[in-house]
Amino acid sequence: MQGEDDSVGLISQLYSGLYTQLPPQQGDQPKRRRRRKNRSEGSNSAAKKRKLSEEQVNMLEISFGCEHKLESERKDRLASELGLDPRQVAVWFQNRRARWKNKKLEHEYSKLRNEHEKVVVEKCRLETEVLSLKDQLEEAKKEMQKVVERSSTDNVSINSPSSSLTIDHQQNVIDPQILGEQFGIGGCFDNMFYVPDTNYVPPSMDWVGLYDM
DNA sequence: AGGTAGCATCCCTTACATCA
DNA sequence: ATGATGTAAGGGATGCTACC
Repeated sequence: MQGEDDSVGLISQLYSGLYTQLPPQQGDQPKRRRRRKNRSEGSNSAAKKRKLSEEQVNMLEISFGCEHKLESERKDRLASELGLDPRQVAVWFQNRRARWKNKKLEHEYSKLRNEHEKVVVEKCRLETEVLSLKDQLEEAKKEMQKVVERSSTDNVSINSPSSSLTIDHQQNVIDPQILGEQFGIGGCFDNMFYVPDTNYVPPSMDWVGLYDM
């Protein structure tokens, strides 16, 4: 790094000769040098990591809470107030930003997961409803078929007070309003109960078979 | 305009400290 | 003693700015 200050340069010197090469990566990507720990030099106190004191961390946290970015003046001021190297302050902010970003990602992930779970539950509910409606539809069709068969054998219109179905024998169509009352379905579905000669389902009703397994 | 040095930052990684 | 976790720090990549 070009911007290393003297102290970091000193620390780097402690690791001199300890670098290694990463395994070759795909493409023409330049190889990264990696430092490697040397046990004998690890005992060197100057090379050991020094944990920041609670007070230093508290001050840094307060500063981070005000502003995640760190301008030069603020960095120098914090460093002198806390008795740290400006480089240490910069590193602390960098690591703190990384931790903050991770927490944010975790939070967003958990929010999305909750929303997904809700959508899955709603999907199950709707699928159950569709199945139930399909059953009702099948029942209605069967009932209709029975009525049609009965009327064709009797060859009469059923216009009694108790059952006032009007059947057009030419087209096999029953008054939808009456059917709605008969089967508890609203009467606004014109031709919904049309009984075709074949089992043909028009393309516009493909959804009926959507959930067939 | 193009090259380059200096600097800051991001990202990934390593090494050390601490704790269960 | 040891593995997991947290964190300070190293190093490469990249973007920006000033200067030549």
